[in-house]
Amino acid sequence: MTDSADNKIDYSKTLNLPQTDFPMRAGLPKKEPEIIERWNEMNLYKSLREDAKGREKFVLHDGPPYANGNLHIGHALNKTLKDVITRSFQMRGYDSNYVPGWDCHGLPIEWKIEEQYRGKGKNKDEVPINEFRQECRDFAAHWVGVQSEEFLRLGITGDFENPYLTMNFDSEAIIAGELMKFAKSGQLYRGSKPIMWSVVEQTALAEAEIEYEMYESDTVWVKFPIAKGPDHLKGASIVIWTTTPWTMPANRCVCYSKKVSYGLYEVTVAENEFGPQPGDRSIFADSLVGECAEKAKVEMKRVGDVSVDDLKGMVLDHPLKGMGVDGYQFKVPMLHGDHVTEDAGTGFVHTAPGHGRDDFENWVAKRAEIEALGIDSSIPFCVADDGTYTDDAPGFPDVKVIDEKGKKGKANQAVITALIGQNNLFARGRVKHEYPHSWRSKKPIIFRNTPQWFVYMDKDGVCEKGTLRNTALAAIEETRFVPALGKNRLRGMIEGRPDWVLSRQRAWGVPISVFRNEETGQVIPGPEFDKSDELSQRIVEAFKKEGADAWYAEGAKKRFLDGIVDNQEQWTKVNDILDVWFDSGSTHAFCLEQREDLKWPADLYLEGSDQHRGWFHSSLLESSGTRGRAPYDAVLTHGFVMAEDGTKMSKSKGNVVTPQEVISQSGADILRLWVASSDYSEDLRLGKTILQTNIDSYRKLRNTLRWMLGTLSHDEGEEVALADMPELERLMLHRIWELDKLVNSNYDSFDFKRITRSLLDFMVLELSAFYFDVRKDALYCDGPSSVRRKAALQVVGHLFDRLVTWMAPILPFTMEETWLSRYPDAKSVHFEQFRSCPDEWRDDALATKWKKVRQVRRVVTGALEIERREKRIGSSLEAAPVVYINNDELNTAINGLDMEEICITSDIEISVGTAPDGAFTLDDVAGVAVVPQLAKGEKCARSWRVTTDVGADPEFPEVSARDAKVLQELKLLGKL
RNA sequence: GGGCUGGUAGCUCAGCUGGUUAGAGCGCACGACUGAUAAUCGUGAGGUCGGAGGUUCGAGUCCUCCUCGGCCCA
Repeated sequence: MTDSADNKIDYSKTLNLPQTDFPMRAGLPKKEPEIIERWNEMNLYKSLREDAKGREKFVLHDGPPYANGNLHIGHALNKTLKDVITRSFQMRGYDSNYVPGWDCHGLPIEWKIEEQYRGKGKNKDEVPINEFRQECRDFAAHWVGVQSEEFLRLGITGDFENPYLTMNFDSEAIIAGELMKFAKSGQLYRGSKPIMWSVVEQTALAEAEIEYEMYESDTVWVKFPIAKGPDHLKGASIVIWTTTPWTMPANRCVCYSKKVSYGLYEVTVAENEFGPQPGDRSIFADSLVGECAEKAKVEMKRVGDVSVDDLKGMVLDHPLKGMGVDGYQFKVPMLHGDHVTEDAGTGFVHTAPGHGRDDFENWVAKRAEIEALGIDSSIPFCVADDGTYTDDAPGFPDVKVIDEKGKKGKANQAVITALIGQNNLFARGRVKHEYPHSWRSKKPIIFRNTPQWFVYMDKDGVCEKGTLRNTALAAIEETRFVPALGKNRLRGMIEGRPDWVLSRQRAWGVPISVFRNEETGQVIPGPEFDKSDELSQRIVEAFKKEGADAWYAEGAKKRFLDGIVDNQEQWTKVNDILDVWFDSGSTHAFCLEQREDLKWPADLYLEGSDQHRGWFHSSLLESSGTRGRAPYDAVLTHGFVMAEDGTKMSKSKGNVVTPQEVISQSGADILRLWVASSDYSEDLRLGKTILQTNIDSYRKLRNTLRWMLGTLSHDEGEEVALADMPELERLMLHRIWELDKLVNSNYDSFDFKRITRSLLDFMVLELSAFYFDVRKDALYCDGPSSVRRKAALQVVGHLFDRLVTWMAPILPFTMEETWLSRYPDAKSVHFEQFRSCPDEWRDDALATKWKKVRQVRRVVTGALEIERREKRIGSSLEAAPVVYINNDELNTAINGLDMEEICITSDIEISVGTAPDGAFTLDDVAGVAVVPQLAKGEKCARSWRVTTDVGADPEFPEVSARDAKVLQELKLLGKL
C-alpha cells in the first residue's frame, strides 16, 4: 500500500470491496443479440439435446401460430410461457425438447396472394391451381422465417432449424392420411349446410370476408294457411315476415316462441281490394300486430287467444302449394325456436334451412321431431352457383336471385307474383338495413345450401367409446387442466357442438382426398370398400413425394384409381380442401408421432383460452376419432394481453404494445419478466407503467446479483463445515433450502409469478436489506483467516448458484451473462441443473429464533431513525444503543449473538429489565425498548466503526484492534 | 342476446375451508450513507377489497341483483 504524501494509508485498498466488470446498467437491447450469437456459435439447442440424452422426456407440444405477419404481444406471451416451461423442465432433470411449428395453409394467405394478383390485374381463376398454391407456399415460408427470427430474439430455445410446418410434404401426406382414417372408419359423411356465397365471384366466403353495408331489400308478409290445428283456428293463417322473398320456395317450417304472446286477429276494414279482406283471420304476436295491419292497410280486431299449445304440433300448408307445380305439397311444421323475438316482423319466423344459419341449426336440431311428424327433413338446394333457381325450387325456371353483376334478379318479383296468385301475400314493402356484402366485389351475398363434408359426433360404433362425442368427453376427464376451469369450458363446447364440418371450398390446403360415387353416394376410402388401405397408401405416398399438389396434378384421378375401382367414370375426385383446424388438429400425428425426439401423447399443450374452440378442440376431436384419446396429458391456458386499463389494445386508442418495441427499448428479458410476474390464468395487462415496474424490478435484481459477483471476486478460502458456520449463515442456508422446495414445486405447477415474487422479495428483504447489509463488515474488513468471512463467502456462493439457475428459465439472457461473469470458462448456464440443497441445511428452530432476532432489530433500527431525524447521528455506526429486554422469549433468542453486528451499530448494550421512560418502543414488539446513545471512542479509519480500541496497535494508530489484527495478517502474507 | 370468466393500494401480486385494526414488493414522499453510488439503507403516506342489497354474532371471502371488462358463440 502506497503511503500518500501525508503518510496516510488508503485503507479501502486493504478491504475486500466488491469488484466486478458486470455492468450495473444492462443495455439489454444491445447485449441480448450478442448472447444469441454466442448460443448460435456453440449450437446451444443441439448441445442441450445431447446433454439431456437418455433423460426422461418432457414434451411441450407447440401450437402452431399462423404464418403471416409479424409477431404481436400475444405471440410473445405464449412463446415465453412455453420457453420458461421448457427450460425449467430441462434444468430440473428432464430431456425437455421443444419443436416449434407453423400453421401454413388457409384463407388469410390465399387473400394476400389474391390481393397481389389484383394489384397486377390478374385473376386467381385464370392461374393454374398449383401455381397459385406455390405462391401461397412461398408466402408462408417467408413469414415462417420472419417469425422464427423474432422468436429467437425473444430468447426462445427450440429446434428452429427443423420446425414442423403444416405445409411440409410429410405433414400434408399425414394430414390426408388422418382424414382418410375418418373416411375408412365411417365417421366421414357428405351433408350440406348453408354458407355465405358470392354469386359474382362464384365462391364461398368466410365471415372475415364479409362487410355489412346498407341495402334495400324487398320485404313480404306471407300467409301460411293452417292445415292441421285446433278447431278454433280453422281457416286462419300464420303470417310471417321476411326480407328475402326469394327464400320462400326453400321454406320448410315456421318457428314460434314460448315467450311471445299470440292472438287471433280478424280483418275488419281493408283499404285495398287486393290483399287481406274483411273476415280474413290470421295469427300475430300481440306486440307486433299493429305494425302489420298498418303495412297491409287494414284494420284488425282481436278475436281470440292463441296459446303455445295451440301452436305446438300445428302443421301448415306451403303458401305456394296451389300454384300448380309439383314440389310445394309437403307439410310445413310449426317448431319452437329460441331465436324468435318480438323485435320485428310478426312473431313468427319463416324458416328456410338452406338459407340461414339459425334456420339451419334449428332445423337440424329438431330433425327427430320433424321425422316423427312424417316430414322429410332433407334440405333442398334451391339456388345454383350462378344464383339461378334449381329444380328444387319448382315453378321458377331460369329465374335468378342475384345476377352475375351482383344486381337483384327477378326472383323476388316472381315469388311475390306467385304469392299474390295464391292469395297468400298479406303485405309487402321495402326496408333499408345492413346486409352482408363481399368485401372484394362489394356486391351482396346470399346464404346458400351447399354440399359439405362432416364428421359425425353421435354416430354409434365408429369410435373408442361408441360415438366421437363420448370418446372426446371421456378424454377430457383424463386430462389435467391448468387452470382447472378450462376443463368445464372445453367440456361444454364438446357437449354442445354440432357435427364437425371439415370442408372448405378453397385452394390453399390439404385436399379432402376421397372419391365419391355420384350414383350411389359411396365414398372411398370407406368402411365397406376392400381396397381402402391400398388407395389411402397410394395417396399418402404421392403426397409425401410431391406434396398435396399431387391431388391437383394432371391425371391425378387415374393415377390414384387405376386398379382400385373398375369404372373410374362413376367416381368424382373431391376438390374441397380441409379446414385448417383439421391440419393443426393433426400436428400430434405428423409431429409428435413421427419424430424420434418427441413422444405421443404430449405432456402439455399450452395456448390462449380462445383455443378451447380452436386447437385444443380440434386436436381432441382428431385424436379421439383416430386414436381414442386426447393427444395431451395436460392443457394449460393463458389469458389475453390487454392495455393498462384492462380493455383491448387497439390502434385507434394508440395503446398497442408490440414485442418489437419492448425488445428494442428495454430488452427481451424485461418482457419475459413481465410474463413471469403476471397471472396468466386471467387476462394480463401491459402498458408503460407496468413495463416500468418490471424495469425497476429488473434493476434491483441485477444490482443484487452484481454485488454478489463483486463480493465473490475475492478468494473464498477453504471450506467451512456447516457446524462451524455462524447462525446467520446457517439461517441463510435454511432459507435456500425452503426456496428450493418452493421453486421446484412451483415450476412443476407452472406458477411462475409465485417464483418471481418469492425470489424478488427474498433478494430485497432478506439479502439486500438484511444479510448482505449485516455481512458487509465481515466480508469487507475481516482477514483471510476469518471463519465468519469464509462462511459468508461460501453462503453467498451457494445463493448465487441457486438464484441464477432458478431464474435462468425466466431471464435466460441476464442469467447467462451473470453466470459467465462468475464462471468465465463455463459453456452456458443453460446446461446447469438446479442444484440440490442438502436436508442438513434445514433448521426450522433456527428460523423461528431469528424471526425474533429480527423483531428486536426492528426496534433498534426504529430508534436509530429518530436519532437520524434529529440529526444526532448519520450512519448507524455512530450509535451504540442500550436495548432493554423484558421478554424471556426474545431475550433467549438474542442471547449470545453479536447484536451490534446484526444491527450494524458500533456497540450494543443489552440490559434485562425495565426501560427508562422515553425509551423507544414498537407497538407490535412487546418487551423491547431502546435508548439510543452515541458510540464511545473514535472512528476506525478502516471499518468506520466507532470503538474505544482505536490505536491499540501503535503500528496502525488509526484503526481499531480488530482491523489492526487484519492488517498484521495481511502484512504477514505480503499483501500489504 | 347466450356460455365461460374476472374486477383487493398508482403498478404487479398474497389473502386456505367466512373470524382480531386487509398484507408484500415496486413506485411515490421524506431522511441517511457516500466502500453495491445513475447504487445501497431507513421511515412514511396510499385501499368504503367494482357497486347495491342479503345470509351470519361476524364477509374481501357465501347468495342475489347491478356495473365495467375479457374469451368464445349468436
